[in-house]
Amino acid sequence: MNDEPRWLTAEEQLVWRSYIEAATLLEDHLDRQLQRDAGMPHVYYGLLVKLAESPRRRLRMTELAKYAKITRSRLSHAVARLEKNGWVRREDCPSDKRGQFAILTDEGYEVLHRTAPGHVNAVRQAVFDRLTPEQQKSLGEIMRIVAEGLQPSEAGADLPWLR
Amino acid sequence: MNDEPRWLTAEEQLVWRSYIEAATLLEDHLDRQLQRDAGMPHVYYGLLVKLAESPRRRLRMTELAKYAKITRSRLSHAVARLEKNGWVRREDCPSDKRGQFAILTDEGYEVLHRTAPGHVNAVRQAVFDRLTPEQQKSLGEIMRIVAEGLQPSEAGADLPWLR
DNA sequence: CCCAGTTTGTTTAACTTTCAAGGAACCGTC
DNA sequence: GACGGTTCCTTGAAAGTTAAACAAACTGGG
Repeated sequence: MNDEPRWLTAEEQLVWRSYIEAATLLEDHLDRQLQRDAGMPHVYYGLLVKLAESPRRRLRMTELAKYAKITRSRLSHAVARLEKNGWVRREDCPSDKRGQFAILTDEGYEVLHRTAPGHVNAVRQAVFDRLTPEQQKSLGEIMRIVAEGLQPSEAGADLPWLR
Repeated sequence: MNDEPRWLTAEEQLVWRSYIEAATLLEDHLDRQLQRDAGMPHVYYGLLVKLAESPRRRLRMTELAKYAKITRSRLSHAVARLEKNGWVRREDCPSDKRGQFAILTDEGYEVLHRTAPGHVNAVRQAVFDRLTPEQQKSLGEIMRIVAEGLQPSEAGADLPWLR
């Protein structure tokens, strides 16, 4: 046991600062882009995408929350809003009476269809067009590692002191 | 001119998904960690850090907003809250009567001093401890590029069609 | 069965962020 | 010296997020 904090080195600090800045600017940028062109924030857009990719364009609330990495509470509010927009509707789960499906409506699909090109373009412009293929690959690997480390996934993962 | 959307390739999609997931999970993780241990969200913590790093622990509001990559409006609310906590105080700028300094109080410095080790630790655990030195370097380069591309910085940068 | 414990999804209130608007001070020019 | 335009920062309302608490439905061991 060593309580002495291991501060970040100068290089690490620079890396971390770059990360925070880029992540902040990027999320802001995409939020504004989508708010303007699609009338919803980035997270909500992501929800529609997940639904569109799913069989029968539907997912159980908990599933959707898991895929989107958000809490069920947040999802509950979000779907309520999307429902009000007519882009998502709900349906009761027959096998589990607690359950709800969130279902992408045709109208929701339309919005996605209409706004996806602009969004992809924004992502390209901000990220992929600026990186070499090696950097893209590298970014993927790095973020995959970070994401895995933060998943409340595997058994025992939440009991790190046992490992 | 080509209106045909350039969709992301399968590989690019995977990279992008990893990025979104990691960024979401990471921000959530740090927000919770700081909310729990320091009683404020990550962005607010970042503001205190910027102030602590500044000469005389003070910055003009606009400067602080620029460094933290947030809008002045957002900063205005944030500082109001931090002020209420006694961690920041304001002072009028003598040379420009519109101006305000945000100043880190001793109490604010104390909070930072007390909570920084835990935060650094969280960052290490989530990011640096999982990456090789090469990956860390790579991440820094990549994020620096992305951040630069999104800065509302250079002249003409907001008129890309002229370049 | 039954009951304790879990899972599902929602709700409320507190908080944070965004958007649009605005007041006040500055700056340059006529 | 006053006018138009800009910059600095704040404000209030609307939208989004979080945390905690909750009801309802499921689950499994006794």
